[in-house]
Amino acid sequence: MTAALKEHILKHIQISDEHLEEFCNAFTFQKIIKKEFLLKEGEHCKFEGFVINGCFKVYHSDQKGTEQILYFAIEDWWITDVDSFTTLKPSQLNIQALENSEVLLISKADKEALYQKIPEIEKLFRIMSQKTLIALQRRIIENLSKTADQRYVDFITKYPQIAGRLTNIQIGAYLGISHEFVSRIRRKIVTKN
Amino acid sequence: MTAALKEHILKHIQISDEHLEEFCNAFTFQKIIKKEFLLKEGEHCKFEGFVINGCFKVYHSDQKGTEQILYFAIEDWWITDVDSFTTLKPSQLNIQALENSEVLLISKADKEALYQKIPEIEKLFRIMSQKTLIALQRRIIENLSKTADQRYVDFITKYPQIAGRLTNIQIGAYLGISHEFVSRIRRKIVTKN
DNA sequence: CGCGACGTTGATTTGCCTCAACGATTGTGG
DNA sequence: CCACAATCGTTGAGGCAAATCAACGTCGCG
Repeated sequence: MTAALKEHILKHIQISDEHLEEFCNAFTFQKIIKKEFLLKEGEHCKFEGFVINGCFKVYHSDQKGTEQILYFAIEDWWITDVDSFTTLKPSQLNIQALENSEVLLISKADKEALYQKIPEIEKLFRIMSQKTLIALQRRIIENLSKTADQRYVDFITKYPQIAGRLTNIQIGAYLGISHEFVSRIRRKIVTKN
Repeated sequence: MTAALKEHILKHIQISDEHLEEFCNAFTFQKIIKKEFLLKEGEHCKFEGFVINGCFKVYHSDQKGTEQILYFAIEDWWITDVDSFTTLKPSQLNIQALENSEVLLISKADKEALYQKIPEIEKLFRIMSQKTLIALQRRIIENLSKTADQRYVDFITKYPQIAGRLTNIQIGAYLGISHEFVSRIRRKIVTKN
C-alpha cells in the first residue's frame, strides 16, 4: 500500500527502516472517484496527501466562476493547500479528482508529531518545499515573459504524461488562456509539421 | 548592527539568547550603493541576505533584454536565489540595489553548520519558505485571473511603502505590463477620484 | 438513443503593446 | 554652480495577441 511512498521518500533522504515504517504507518489510504473533491473552498485543509495513482487539479475559482489551476498532481506528487494547512485559515482552493484516484493522507497533528520524533522527516519536507518554491518562481517568470504559444509548448514538453490526460479546458485554466485559444495554438503547431 | 535581524527572528521563533547571538555572529555586514549588484546572472549564489535598509530588485532578464521582476526586498526581507543557493547551479537571476542599502550576509556553509547546531534555525527558515510559497501561489492565481488594472491596484495597496519608492518601469516589470500602460492606469485611477 | 461535455472554427472586440515624440526631473562632470 | 545628459512620465496613433460570443460537429456515457 505504501510502497510508492517509501520509494519516493528514499529518493530524497536517507532514513532508517524503522523510521520509514513509522512515518508511513501514519498515513490513511483513500480512494477518490472522478469528479469528487478532496478539498473544497471554505473548508480547513487538515491533511497532506500523496498521490499513488490518478490525477487531481488544485485550483481557485474567482467571482465570475472562472477556474485558475495552480497545479495538477499525478502519481508521486503531494497535494495540500499549504496556506490553509499551515495558517489554519479556511481554504481558498479546491482539490478535485480528474480520474479515479488513490491517495495516502496524513493529518496535521500526526505530521507535526513525526516532525519532532523523526528529524529526517523535517528534512524531507524542507526539500520538497524548496523544490516547489523553485518551480513556482520559474512559473512566475515564464508567465511574465512568454507568449501563450510558448507556454503551451513548454507545458506539453515538460509534462507530456500529464498533458495527455487533460482537456483543452484544463490546460487553458492552467496557462491562463481560453480553451478556444488552446485549440488554435494546437492547430498552428500541427499545420507547421 | 544585528539588532534588526534579532528582532525579526524573535517575531518568528523562540530561541535562547546564546543561540541567537551565535547565529547572528555568522553574518557579515555589507553596504551596497545604488545600482550595484549583489548577484549577477551566471554567478553561483553563495549567500543568503537580510536587508537592514534600502531596497533591492530580484529579477530575470530574457533574450530580448526585458526584465521580469520576481520581487522587491526592503527592510526586514531576505534575499537570495533559492534555486542557485540550494542546487549549486549558476543563477538565472540578478539582484541589484535600487537605493543605497545595507545588508547582513551569511554563507551557505555557515548556514548549514548552524542548521545542525541550532534546530530553531531550521524552523525559522522553514517558516520563512512557507510564507514565501504561500505568497507565490497567491501571485500566480492573481496573475492568471486579474486584469492589469486590478493587479496594479492590488500591488500599491498591499505594498504602499515599496510602491512609493519605485518607478513605473519597475512596477511594470513586476506586474508584467509596459511602463506606458502603468502610466495610463494611474491616470485612469486619478481621474476617477 | 439522447444528452452533456468537449473541440473546432469564424467573426468581432478588447486589453495591452510598440513606437514615437515631448516635457520634467534628476544627476553629473567640467 | 551651471549645462548637459540620462532617466523618467505622459500622451497619441496604430497594431497585434488573445478574449468573447456564437454556431456546429463529435464523442462517450447513462
